[in-house]
Amino acid sequence: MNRADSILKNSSLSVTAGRKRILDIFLSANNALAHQDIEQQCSDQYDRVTIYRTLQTFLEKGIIHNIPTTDNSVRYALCNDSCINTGHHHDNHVHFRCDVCSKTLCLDEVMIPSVKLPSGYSMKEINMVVSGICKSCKK
Amino acid sequence: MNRADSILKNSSLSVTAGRKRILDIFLSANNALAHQDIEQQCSDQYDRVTIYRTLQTFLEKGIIHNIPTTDNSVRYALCNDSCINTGHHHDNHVHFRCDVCSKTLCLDEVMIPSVKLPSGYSMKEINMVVSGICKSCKK
DNA sequence: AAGGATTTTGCAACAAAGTTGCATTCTTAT
DNA sequence: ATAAGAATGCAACTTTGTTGCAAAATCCTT
Repeated sequence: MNRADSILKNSSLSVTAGRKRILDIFLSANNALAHQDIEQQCSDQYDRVTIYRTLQTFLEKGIIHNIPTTDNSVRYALCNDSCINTGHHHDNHVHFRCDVCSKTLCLDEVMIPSVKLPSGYSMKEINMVVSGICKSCKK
Repeated sequence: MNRADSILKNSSLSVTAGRKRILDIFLSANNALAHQDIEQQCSDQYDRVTIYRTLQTFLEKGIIHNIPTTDNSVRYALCNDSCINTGHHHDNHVHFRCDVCSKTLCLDEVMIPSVKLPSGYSMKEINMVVSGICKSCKK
């Protein structure tokens, strides 16, 4: 059983060709993907609507997490194993968006520092996105 | 000369009725606004396209800044005076998104903590969005 | 392994969001 | 006051996202 299959099984999702394909696209990507990126890679095989629904399902199951953007094209990235297995999210890593190649990456090793909110506010999630120039583009 | 007029003048923009109206909407809002929020308040007077272009112009001039979201509806908020006057941005405050009322606010008094990137990465901007329950909804 | 219940998918139709070019109107500087 | 330049509105279009429903695939039980 391959990687995609076991992820789906672990999340108690039906194993379908479309879901496996989309998971494989994530598994072989080295950066976060927007809906459009996925569509470009498999819209010949799978319907646009299926991709929307699949991403939604993956989000709900915690297989992927989303990364906010200012350009109206939310990115998605695979959660790492511990994240998937524990069931509830701890996406406490920083995301990086490169101004040159426009790729968005998870900096898994960089934790989001804690922050103190004014009194009266309660915190549920933190998201941190840094932009600049990535390793590959800097060279 | 009112507030909106002077902001436009300071940014060397033509003073038009539409721009003043949109600025006034921001000035009287206590939270960040999405394109749609603005459209709802003035689409009877101004064309949708004008709103798009005006927001774009304000962004470029640094009158407003945008706040990333995961729901494909970028929010905009007025920059504070120091930010506008210096010309280049230091939006170094944290943003808060309330899960109850869905409003997005600038926490001007909460600075984004610094973070150390892996070697090879250079940083230009940081964005931090915290979600949870806001002061008003907590009561 | 087969069959029926359930889930997923594709299609179609639609709604919403965003873009572009161009003619008209408004601002501004002289 | 006027001419140059900038902003706006309109129309047409593209892209993005949503919904309902019928057909197909998956899964569970036997």
